[in-house]
Amino acid sequence: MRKGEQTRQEIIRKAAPIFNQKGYAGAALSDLMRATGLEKGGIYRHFGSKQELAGDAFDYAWKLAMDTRFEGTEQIPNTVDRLKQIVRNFRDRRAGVVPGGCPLLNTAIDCDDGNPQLRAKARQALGSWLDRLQSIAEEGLRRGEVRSGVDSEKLATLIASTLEGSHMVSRLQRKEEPLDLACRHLEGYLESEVRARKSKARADKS
Amino acid sequence: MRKGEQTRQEIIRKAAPIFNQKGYAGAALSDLMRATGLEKGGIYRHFGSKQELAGDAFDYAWKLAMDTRFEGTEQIPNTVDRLKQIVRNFRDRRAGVVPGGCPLLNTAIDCDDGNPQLRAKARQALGSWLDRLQSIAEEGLRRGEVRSGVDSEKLATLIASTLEGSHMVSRLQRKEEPLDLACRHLEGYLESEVRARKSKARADKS
DNA sequence: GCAGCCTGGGACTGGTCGGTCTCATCTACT
DNA sequence: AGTAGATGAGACCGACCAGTCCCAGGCTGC
Repeated sequence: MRKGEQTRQEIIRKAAPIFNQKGYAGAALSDLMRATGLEKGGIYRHFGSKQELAGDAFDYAWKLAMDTRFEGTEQIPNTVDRLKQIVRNFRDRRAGVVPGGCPLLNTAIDCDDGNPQLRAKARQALGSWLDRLQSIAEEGLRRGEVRSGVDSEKLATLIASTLEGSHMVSRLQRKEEPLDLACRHLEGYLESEVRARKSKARADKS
Repeated sequence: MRKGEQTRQEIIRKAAPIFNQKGYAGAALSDLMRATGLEKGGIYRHFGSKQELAGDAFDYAWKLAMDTRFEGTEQIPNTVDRLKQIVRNFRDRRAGVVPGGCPLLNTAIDCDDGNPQLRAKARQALGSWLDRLQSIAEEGLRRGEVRSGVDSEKLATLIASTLEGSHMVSRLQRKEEPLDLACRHLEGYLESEVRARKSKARADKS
């Protein structure tokens, strides 16, 4: 049972970029055969259907993306600084991640009409990302690092939306500026509208 | 030559939602045949290839989207108010537009890897949108309605990116909040960071 | 080190793909 | 009204699609 599982993982690893770049319909079994170096039977030995493989490939790609986006942020003490680093990670740490851009964005658009299974996975992936951002914001609220009155759920949604949108624009234009611009915008927003005002807080108690 | 052109337009009209919802690879000729009520030969009489039809369908869908997004904004005198209305239009006026979400977003993601012709069209569509937003901002700068120092190109990119990203999130979650949230965020940004400060300007000359 | 299961090859299936071609019919101009 | 060109139907094409199956050979637990 060891060799089989090993091959299975290898297929997922090789298939993920294909699905991420070409989409579900666009990724043909022949593409996956070429990428994995296996014949059709070798692939279908480990997966019940193309759907199942696509699902596993998405999970793999998304896990990689999430790990990269949160890499090195856990130990940042201040929660607002942590959010800023997550935003910067989105922009800067794209090496090593599955090629083809954000798997969430790709899968969401690809499956929005039709393919409900894969769509559910994308939805759940977005949920997990938002939850993680939101819980950081909530920690900040509890600790007084985030201004009271900030809605953590809305903040998470705004960050994710802005990053994904500018990511699309950057990829279409094949230049970094739009994504960089969105990052700076979010950083500015986090500083001016989210971070608790220390000096002001004392002055305000009048 | 009249009847033919009429049929051609009808094919484009019926094909646009199919391509917008299913993507290029996902939209089969058989889908287009069902939607148009024509046989294969009837379709290929008017288009040299599926590519050509997809291109024309995208142009049609994008024109419709642009018209809707700028509808009723031309006559708004103040340029910042005009930009705010464009943002609101993106959120509110989605009836009558080609089903399946933003054609630019769909096509950009669908064609990002492979299909360079369609990708070029998406790129050009984004350009036309950004140009239109940018020229409004520039008009605002000339008229002193937009704060000097605002970069009109960056502003246009930020607006488009934020709207597209939140649009994706809204569609994936099937709820209006993310898009509405992004709109409010942009409106707030336009008011606080873009609109020229009238009263402050006088105070500042000290 | 052997037996038996796990693994992967590759031929094969029925169906669908995008695209072509011919021909009957319909349209529109004279 | 006649006719020539425009139009659309639908059979047909080879390629390719996702998926199945069986068998040979390699791996693993005994």
